[in-house]
Amino acid sequence: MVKVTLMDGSVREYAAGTTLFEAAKALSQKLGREVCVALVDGEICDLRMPLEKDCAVEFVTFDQPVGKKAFWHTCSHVLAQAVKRLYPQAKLTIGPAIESGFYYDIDVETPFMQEDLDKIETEMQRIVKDNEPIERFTLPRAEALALAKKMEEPYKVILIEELPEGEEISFYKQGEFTDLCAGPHLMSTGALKAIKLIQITGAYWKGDAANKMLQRVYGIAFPKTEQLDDYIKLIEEAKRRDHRKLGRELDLYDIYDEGPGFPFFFPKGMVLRTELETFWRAEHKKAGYDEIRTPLILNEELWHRSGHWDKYKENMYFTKIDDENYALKPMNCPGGILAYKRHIVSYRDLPQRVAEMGVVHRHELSGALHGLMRVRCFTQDDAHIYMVPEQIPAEILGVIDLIDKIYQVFGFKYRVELSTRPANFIGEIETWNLAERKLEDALISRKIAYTINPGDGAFYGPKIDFHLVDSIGRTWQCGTLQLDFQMPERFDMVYIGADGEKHRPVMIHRTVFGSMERFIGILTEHFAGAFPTWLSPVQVMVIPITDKQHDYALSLTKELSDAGFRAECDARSEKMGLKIREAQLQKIPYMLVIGDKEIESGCVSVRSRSEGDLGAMPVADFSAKLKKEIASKYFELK
RNA sequence: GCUGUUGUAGCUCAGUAGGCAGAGCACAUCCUUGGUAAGGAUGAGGUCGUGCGUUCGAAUCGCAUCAACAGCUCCA
Repeated sequence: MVKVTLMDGSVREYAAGTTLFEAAKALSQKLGREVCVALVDGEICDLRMPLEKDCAVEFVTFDQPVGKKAFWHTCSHVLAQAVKRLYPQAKLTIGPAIESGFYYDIDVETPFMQEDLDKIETEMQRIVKDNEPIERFTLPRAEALALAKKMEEPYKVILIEELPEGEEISFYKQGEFTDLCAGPHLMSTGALKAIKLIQITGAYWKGDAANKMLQRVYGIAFPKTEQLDDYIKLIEEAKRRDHRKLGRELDLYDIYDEGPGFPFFFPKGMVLRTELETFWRAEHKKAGYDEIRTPLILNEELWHRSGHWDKYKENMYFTKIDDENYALKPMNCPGGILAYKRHIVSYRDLPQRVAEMGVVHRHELSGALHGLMRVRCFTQDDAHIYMVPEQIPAEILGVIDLIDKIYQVFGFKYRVELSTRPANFIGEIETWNLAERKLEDALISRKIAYTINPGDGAFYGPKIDFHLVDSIGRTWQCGTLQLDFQMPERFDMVYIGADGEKHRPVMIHRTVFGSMERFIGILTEHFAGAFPTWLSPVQVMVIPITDKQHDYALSLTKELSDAGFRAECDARSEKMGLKIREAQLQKIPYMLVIGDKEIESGCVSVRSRSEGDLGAMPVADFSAKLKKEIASKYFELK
């Protein structure tokens, strides 16, 4: 007998060899939901695994991330099976479950069209209907290779060859279809009730642009059709939040054919930018930063010295002035370093925290451009911190804390990645290891959950990246913190120590917003255009009911503007209903309706975006309310 | 940059057996002065992304090019 401890702490006994599925079945009434896979002593297992020794078991349903993965991974196999039935010549590569849904990369002669997708989907539904049981079996490496060769799946052969020697290799089989796979999977294909193939795109084999481009079919699936309908609704809702759409509708910003990747900001968009900058300056002043500004164009020779010529030339724009070669800066650091070197610096002056709203130009690949999120000219809220080595830990923590504090003002959740030494690094490996350790120590001491992104550091140093999430779940790197021992070396930066000798400082490159453009894009989607009052381009719309109240409304608007609020008056000869509708669509926080009643009483009828109709109140009370609201979101941090 | 899709009025989109370019919103003028999400009438606005080609004739077919969208790659 085997003793099994369940999640609720209860212990049950089963005959050795009983499968997890049989155990789950016995418990199914208690669980009340269909089980996808199980966690046995923390390891994800198929339900077909037999119980062999005492263990702790947690049955996982589709509602849990692990359950979703197993469910969707089974979908990948069904997709592959359907493709092989319809296109026997197709060669399979890999097909994992992803954040939401699944895909399979397939090598086919002619790219799939929408009609192919429909056909594949129909075939998948047939496989689901047949409710094929899924079997797992393992083979020694040599036999696994022979099987893959027999199946004429060259990519699978490569995948098996890359697996470590000596281990048994697992396969999963459903009906006539067998695939190399580590699992876990569902017991059978029947549970995949609602499947939808979303789209078809190209993707490189092994993610390398030098390799062959494969066809990637994306799909999503749920145990119930209602869940699929909800998912589709969610995606449509998210598209309504797209910052490119809202940027036009709210008259904030746009990008035209005449300047791909070079955004225009209109007056209302500039209000956002300016407010963000004002906030940013206030926070940086408190955190002990000074601010500088360095040139957009600098001599090409500087970029040779910095290493950008060697490592970053492809992304740079060049120009010629009086027969001399110049470059538009893709980064702010070399300019900042020149500013550092204008004095002999004493250790007493360190750390120096020097911020710069730096406008940079980068020649991004045309296919990478994406609204404000990925552009070719952007303003980094950059800063460089120069310090003596002993100051590294405290300065890293200072930056992490500042970023956290600022993100919290907007209510952002974020993900943290530690990006390590890339292939094209400069400097010594030991220095890199030291820098990576310093960054990791800081994350650990702040108990911040992070993932490691190997090889993704800047060419001059490892970095901590802060990722924010857009409306459809894509994440964008915004804040970054890079620890750099290389640039100080290259630029022969020094400070004079207590011993009177020259020493090498260390530097941190960092941003909080990342870029004003990307941050504004994220912000637009995060708030769906309904920015908090302190950021709203128009905070108050004054709406006179008829032309008779225009003069009064205009003077009230001026009064509010003079008090420092962004107030506008809709003095068109339109019906009030229309003015309210439009103010609502523009997501303006407050509407003040002015009719004869209001003029007589000296009150305003207030309609709030978030609180609805607030009724009549004296103008002074409204001003006080607005002032308090703006202050609570922003100035409380001072 | 790669794969696929798309490009018609400021915006959202109709418009093929190739035969005189359409709608709604927005805009202008006039009427309407209305109490919490669209009052009415009239009008103006486009060489159909660009170029070349096929054709008696091209928004429509072909080629090239530019841009956008989705994904890959890359990145703040």
